[in-house]
Amino acid sequence: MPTDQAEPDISTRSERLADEIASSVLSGEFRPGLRLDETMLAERYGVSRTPVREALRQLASTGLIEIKPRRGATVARATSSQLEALFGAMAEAEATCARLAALSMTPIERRRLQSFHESMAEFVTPDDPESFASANLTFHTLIYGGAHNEIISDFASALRRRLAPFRRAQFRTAGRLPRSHAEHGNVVSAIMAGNAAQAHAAMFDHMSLVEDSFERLAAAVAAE
Amino acid sequence: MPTDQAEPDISTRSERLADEIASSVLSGEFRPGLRLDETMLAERYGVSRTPVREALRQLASTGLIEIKPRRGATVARATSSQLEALFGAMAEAEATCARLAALSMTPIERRRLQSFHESMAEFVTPDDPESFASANLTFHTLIYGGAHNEIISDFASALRRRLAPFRRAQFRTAGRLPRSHAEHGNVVSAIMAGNAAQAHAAMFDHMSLVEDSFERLAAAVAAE
DNA sequence: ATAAATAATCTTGCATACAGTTTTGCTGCT
DNA sequence: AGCAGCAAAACTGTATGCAAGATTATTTAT
Repeated sequence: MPTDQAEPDISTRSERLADEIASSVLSGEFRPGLRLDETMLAERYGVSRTPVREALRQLASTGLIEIKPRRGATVARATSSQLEALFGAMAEAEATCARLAALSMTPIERRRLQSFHESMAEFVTPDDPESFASANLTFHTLIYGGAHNEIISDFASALRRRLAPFRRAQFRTAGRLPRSHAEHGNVVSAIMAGNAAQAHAAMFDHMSLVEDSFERLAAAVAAE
Repeated sequence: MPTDQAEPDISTRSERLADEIASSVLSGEFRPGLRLDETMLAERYGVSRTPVREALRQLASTGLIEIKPRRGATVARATSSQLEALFGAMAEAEATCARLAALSMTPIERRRLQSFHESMAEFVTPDDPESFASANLTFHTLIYGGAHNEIISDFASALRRRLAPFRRAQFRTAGRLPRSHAEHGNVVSAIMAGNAAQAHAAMFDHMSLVEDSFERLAAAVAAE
């Protein structure tokens, strides 16, 4: 099991706060559009407003929240056209990572990717969306690493994270797991073969599926 | 009475500070590696440390400076492998923008791009690197816009900006302008023809030239 | 004299205080 | 009732103060 690479340093309160607030947003506790009052957050987490402000600024830079001058912070509420751009960007970034991975993964990385992909089969047959979703993140993270370009993989990773709130029920769609796993297989084959163009295309297709399945959910979300 | 300005709001001190500090970094006044002391900056700009801290956090999120907990901020000093990743990422992002532009530019946008490209010829024959560099930014910005995806184009734009300090003398290289203009021409042709793959490839080639010309400079910089 | 240990200084991280806007709630008028 | 205008409350932006970690200078031991 690939371990999470230890984050640099989360020694300061503002960094821990940023983590906690981000979790609350990603978990859905802080819904899009919610006003994030500095004083309220400060009381809630038992600190002063200063580290709260710094945490909010950092989160704003990731796009997870929005800050307007003198008007405070709110959880980012994406319009459908913004979501379209975000999903499009994620597809491009992921596809680019896959292409780079096909070109520059080491033999060891390739082997690990393939065996991890194969191990994911066990979450498909006895339908286990939770475990699959977790493993799915690892799968994509392996490809990020294989791209050997931290700038691009960070971008892709940030987009995946930012879109997480809009993808929650994604793997529960009927028949989703087998199809997703099969598409992963296409990506893996292309990467193993070192076929850059094919890896790009396969990943792009895969991400299009994600976008499609989001769009089906969009109506339900909009109806809230 | 507050006026209704359409301009982006830079009403707070921290935002103005971020702008000013960024300018100082991009202009080369604040060299890579320089320690950015909060108290010093506060005195220099006649404000307290609080807005300085917020400005620094914002700049850190763009990668222009680095902040280590309890250790302060420094102007980002990229290692050669980081620069390689940055240039690689910029090439990918620009190429992706070009591909998207080939697919989704409106006829008006295409016409404007072509005519602007043609107008750049006047800076090539009487060798005028300053004007060409300025027009070059506009040229690429037109393509960013044509991609019709603000997430990706912002990413490309941010990378271009972040790499600016390392590209200063770029257009002074002998014979650089004609070649650059010719490569722009390839990109424009592909976009006008709506040929996505070719637009991608042409832009990627063009950006490789940029990287090569940087690498020739790298040795000189390293020898300092 | 050099290196380790310790003290002094500097700088950041956080808390608190204050000022200026924005928002909210009221009052009186049409 | 509804709305304009004004007053109060709330919140953000900024300044300042203080404590802890980091850095530098100094002292001490070998």
